[in-house]
Amino acid sequence: MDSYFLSDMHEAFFSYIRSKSTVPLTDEDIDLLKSIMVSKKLKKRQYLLTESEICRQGGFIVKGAMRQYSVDEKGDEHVIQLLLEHWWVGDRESFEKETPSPFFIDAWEESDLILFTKDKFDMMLRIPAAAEMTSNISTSHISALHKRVSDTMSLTAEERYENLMRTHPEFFQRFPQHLIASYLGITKETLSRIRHKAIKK
Amino acid sequence: MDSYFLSDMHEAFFSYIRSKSTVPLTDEDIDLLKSIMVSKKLKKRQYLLTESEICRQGGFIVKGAMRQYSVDEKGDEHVIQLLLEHWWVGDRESFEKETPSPFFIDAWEESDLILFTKDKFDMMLRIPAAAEMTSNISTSHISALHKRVSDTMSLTAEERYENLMRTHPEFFQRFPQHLIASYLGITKETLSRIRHKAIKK
DNA sequence: TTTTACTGTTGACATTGATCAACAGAATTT
DNA sequence: AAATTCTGTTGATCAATGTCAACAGTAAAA
Repeated sequence: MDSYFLSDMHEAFFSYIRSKSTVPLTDEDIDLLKSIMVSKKLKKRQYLLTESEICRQGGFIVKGAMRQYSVDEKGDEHVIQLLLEHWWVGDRESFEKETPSPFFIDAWEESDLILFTKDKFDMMLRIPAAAEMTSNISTSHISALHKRVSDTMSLTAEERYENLMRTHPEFFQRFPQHLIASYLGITKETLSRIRHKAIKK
Repeated sequence: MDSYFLSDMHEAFFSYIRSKSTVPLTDEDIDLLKSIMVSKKLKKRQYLLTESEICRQGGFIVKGAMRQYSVDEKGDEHVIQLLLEHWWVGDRESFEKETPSPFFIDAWEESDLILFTKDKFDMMLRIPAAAEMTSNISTSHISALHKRVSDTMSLTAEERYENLMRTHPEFFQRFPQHLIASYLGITKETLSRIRHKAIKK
């Protein structure tokens, strides 16, 4: 399917909330959500956020593939996150504190998003199911980051590659190797060699 | 000061909450807090949490120094976090989801803590100032972890050392070098050599 | 259609940081 | 006081990964 109808996008988001909380969504909740949800389509390479900008919009990816990266003083890009459908996208610190972000976020494939400004997001948090979802997401996010920190420090490039193949094989279908290499913290040449070795096995 | 009186510990925690939120603490809030706060002193090397255990207590460090680490299959320890006074300690995922933790957490110096069980913590969250504090802490924690991931991947050991010297010089007073090395994701020998070079400069 | 950008591969070589081993002073335990 | 553990240092060597360069196929743009 190439693109979503608005109603499908809404429905996708509602089921996501339901899947991430134990509290049901009431009809009033759904009405409130419908009134504050804004959908947006990003073309390939279109930016959701650029460095030094304040992240005014945070959102949910209904469909598509995106990346979040930073650029260091030497001009090298470092991929912080690769994002697919049903992930949240945005720089949370910049969004909440309204401070300039150090990140770029752009669409790698054409993407359908549901976006919230901070005001709208805060309105959403009054819905118990959404509040529970948000807290659960923070918890998982923090523990995923802890795991990533400890993996990056204690595993070899090859072990990290094998981890990623196990946990996110879909990345290899959706993103080119040089982005995945950067996400893994290695060069594209090293990733190419690791894959070569892995195929032989 | 070697140890805190209960009232000092309470006061330290109240000022912390005030510093992390815009909503004031009412007298009723303070009464509620006093009724649910439990203080505990840990001796050096005493564990707050061990691997495969569920983290039943999360807490605030009033005074002391602690570390959180994991042990891999080879038996090597990997320091995930070094913690000093006014930090939160605990494995958030294990605490919230009541699942076994992969981490050990112990006191490196004798430490005074204020601890909450999950029930008590949820009661505390009904206080608006505490809820705001918690959300702010999550946000900062996530962005600090993002930064650590990207630093670990893109900086050399020496640059990471210099970063740490800039951001947490106190670690070098409170923890031995082999723990700091592990926290930086390098061996103690490499850290020793980096410091040697740095002194010459 | 031609040209240019993007993606992935391979080789040669350089560098970073790990590993292993020995050692020494300080702190802690017996 | 003696023994043991903890902490930090240094040297020699090695393995993992980065860097630089060349190349090729494919996709995208002109």
